[in-house]
Amino acid sequence: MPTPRFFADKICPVRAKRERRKEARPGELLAAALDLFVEKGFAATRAEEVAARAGVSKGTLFLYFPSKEELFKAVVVENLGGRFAEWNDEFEAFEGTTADMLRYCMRVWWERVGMTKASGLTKLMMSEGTNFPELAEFYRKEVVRPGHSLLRRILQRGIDRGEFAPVDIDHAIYAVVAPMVFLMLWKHSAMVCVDAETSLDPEKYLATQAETVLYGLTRQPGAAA
Amino acid sequence: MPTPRFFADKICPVRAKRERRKEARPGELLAAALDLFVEKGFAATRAEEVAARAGVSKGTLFLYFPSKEELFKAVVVENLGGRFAEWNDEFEAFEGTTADMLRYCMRVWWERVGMTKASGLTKLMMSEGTNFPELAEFYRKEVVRPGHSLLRRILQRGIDRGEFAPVDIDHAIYAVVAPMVFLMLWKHSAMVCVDAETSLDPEKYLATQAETVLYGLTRQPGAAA
Amino acid sequence: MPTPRFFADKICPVRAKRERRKEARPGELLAAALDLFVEKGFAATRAEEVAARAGVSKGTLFLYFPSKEELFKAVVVENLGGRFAEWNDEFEAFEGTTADMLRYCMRVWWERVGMTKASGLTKLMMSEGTNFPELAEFYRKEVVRPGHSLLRRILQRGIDRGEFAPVDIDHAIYAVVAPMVFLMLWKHSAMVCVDAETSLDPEKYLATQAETVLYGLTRQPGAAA
Amino acid sequence: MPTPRFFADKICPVRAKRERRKEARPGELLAAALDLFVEKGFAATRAEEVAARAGVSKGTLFLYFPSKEELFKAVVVENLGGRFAEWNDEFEAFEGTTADMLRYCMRVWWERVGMTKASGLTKLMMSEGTNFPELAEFYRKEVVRPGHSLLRRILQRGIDRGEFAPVDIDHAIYAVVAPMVFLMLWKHSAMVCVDAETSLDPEKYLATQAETVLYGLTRQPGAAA
DNA sequence: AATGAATGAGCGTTCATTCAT
DNA sequence: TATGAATGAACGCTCATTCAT
Repeated sequence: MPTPRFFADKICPVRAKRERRKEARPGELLAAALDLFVEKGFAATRAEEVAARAGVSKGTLFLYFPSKEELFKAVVVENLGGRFAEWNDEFEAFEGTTADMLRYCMRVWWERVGMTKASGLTKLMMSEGTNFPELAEFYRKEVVRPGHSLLRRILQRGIDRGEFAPVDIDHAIYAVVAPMVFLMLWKHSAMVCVDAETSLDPEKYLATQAETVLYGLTRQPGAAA
Repeated sequence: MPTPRFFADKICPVRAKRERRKEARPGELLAAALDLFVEKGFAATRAEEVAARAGVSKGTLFLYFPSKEELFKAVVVENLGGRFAEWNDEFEAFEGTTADMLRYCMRVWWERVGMTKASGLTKLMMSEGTNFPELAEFYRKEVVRPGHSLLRRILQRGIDRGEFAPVDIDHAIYAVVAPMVFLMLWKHSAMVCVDAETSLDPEKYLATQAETVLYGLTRQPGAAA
Repeated sequence: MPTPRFFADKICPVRAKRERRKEARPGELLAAALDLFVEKGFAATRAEEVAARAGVSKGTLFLYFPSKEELFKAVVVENLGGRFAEWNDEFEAFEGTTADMLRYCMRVWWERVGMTKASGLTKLMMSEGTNFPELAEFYRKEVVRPGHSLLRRILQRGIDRGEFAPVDIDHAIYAVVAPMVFLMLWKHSAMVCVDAETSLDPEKYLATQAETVLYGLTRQPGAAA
Repeated sequence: MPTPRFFADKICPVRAKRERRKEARPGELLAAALDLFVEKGFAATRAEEVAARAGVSKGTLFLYFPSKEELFKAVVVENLGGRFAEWNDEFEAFEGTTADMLRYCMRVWWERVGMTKASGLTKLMMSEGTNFPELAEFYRKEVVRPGHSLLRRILQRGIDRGEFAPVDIDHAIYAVVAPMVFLMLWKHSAMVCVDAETSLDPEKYLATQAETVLYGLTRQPGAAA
């Protein structure tokens, strides 16, 4: 029996192609922009090149994003800023020890951000942030502060439960963030070390750093004396 | 025995004065360029601004350096590449243990490079290297390879003397370089961590990393089992 | 005898509704275009904005008018050029003195054109005519020449009837037109005089100017001596 | 006897040409800009065309004026705004009757502004002022307000001396300004009247209007009843 | 008939580099 | 040697117009 799909198959592909295109455009542009921003940096990426890589003309890019800066912000939200809601939920739902939570946190960060192109955005902000203050502020608001906030809540949970010593939380945040930042920079710097890839096992490195941090967090500050 | 310098000092005082001034110009330009390159990056630094900071006109800059790229290369040679001769000599003259040599090496690197503006050049190359392949290659030739070469000779000395285990030298080089690179990136990235300065004691960090590396180098590979 | 309209009204109510809507579209577009052209000028008015104000999409605008220039021409015909037929008929039907005809002419011009948005079109042509020669020529053909022609016939009637002295008609036309043009410019120029509106009573001004012109027309040229 | 000029003639022309050029550039650019702004309006005048008419390249224009808007402002100051100081001085120095002062004022205005290209700037502001609010405000501050201010002082002098009736000065200002504005618009509008030039004698028109205004100013307001 | 996504020529502005002085 | 006026290629962004649906 002929299903409606049979008929639809005849007509829809045409429309479907168009409509899918329309809805896919922003995504394609964001993907192309992510690629190029990570590859060349913000200033050196030309709007026309982003459009070309997404398979559209220069004008089309500005149909979806009013300026290159807004395009960049959208890339940041798409790949980093917009995902904290989900990550915060994971935090709320986590039921294990806080040490495990921190290990899990650093591991999935690597899988979802660190090893992906998205990590290039952080390196980009470190390189060009001073040249584009508005982007820097946006990045701080959308990524840095939520990230610090999440870590702060994790650490606070550990302290509240008596799992961690009552350390200086701000300082501890840096201890956690530092290896992540280092990995992002390392990964995107094929300059100093020709085979940066092979010379460092990121997951092992991260695991080691996690244990180091946890060692410092769990040790009773008074007990050392 | 009269050196050629004695003779030159006598008959060309006028010329000497002139040449000193003439020779001072490039130095002022190089200093201004270093400042600005480190502050804003290569692409974002305008030639005119370099000239202005050096107190000369835009044309004068191009009188001494035929292009912005050549200016950058000169900055690299002045601050990094040109100093390996001296560092190599220090290596040859060093008489202590190789472990001390490595400790010394990392410490003075921090004093002479890491904590100075020159470290910004490395971060710059990591950020913009892909956009300026010729500069990247130059940097590799003038800085990366000599640096690796020096470390390689140090490590080889340790192995040859039986102080170090016969490790994979390339891998060991990265183990030494990594913390240095990390410090340079950290220092020049005011983005993720608002107070990068206060959250990490570079010298302590470096000393710790040195001991970690040395621990791996001195441990008998077979003895671990 | 049944007219075609009778037939059409009966069997095509659906079509009629459709056609009325279809026929209403250009009118809405013309109204929106008039508003915006008068407000911002020809070049500064964006096609998309006209469409948006008429409640249709950009594409629809170009369905009815093949270009922005043609749209403008249609606006000119709708508001100025297409009305001369009626005005000429009024002239033919007028039965009073030619002086009264001229007074009437200037008064109703103010009511029907001068005080309406349509007067902005004249100001627009004065401002942008040199940038759009084809529009300028069109405006001359559709508005200026018919207007001058009508005035010429009025003046000729006065002379033929012995009501006016046999003046130089071209010169007299300018005498009549000048105050009208002045009022249009004045009305649409909020720049020099902040309260252009309140500082001049257009109808009184026009009446005065009419009398001045008529005084010149009726006075026997020889009698002045 | 050979004068120094003989020698100078050999060397200076080269330098002179250069230096004269440098100093002449802004003037040449302002002249070209005035021409084109008056001819085509602000928006329709392309920066490159201004440069070309001044005999320089596009980049050179921006060496002297940081933006097209600033170029326009400079044109306004050069041709209108910057001359009020001199005009104010003439007012202070004038020793005749205030009626003569007003007549003189309108006459020299025509010679120095009205009949020159500068009058096109006023027409331009009337046409495009709403599209460029910052330019409009600048023009108001630099031209409209000083102009009104000067007229206000003239009228006040007449009233203070008992030459004029104590009229509403704001209203009187418009009565004086209106014919000037009209002439500027008329002059730059070759649209409605093909031969605007020949159809109106500006000086005679202005003189007539001056007398009309003066008639209103000198008539005792109470005496009319 | 109506849509609106897509195009691409065009403009304002920047900046490394040149060269006459 | 030193200057700085001049250049022109390049980029971000706009908008009238087209066309597949």
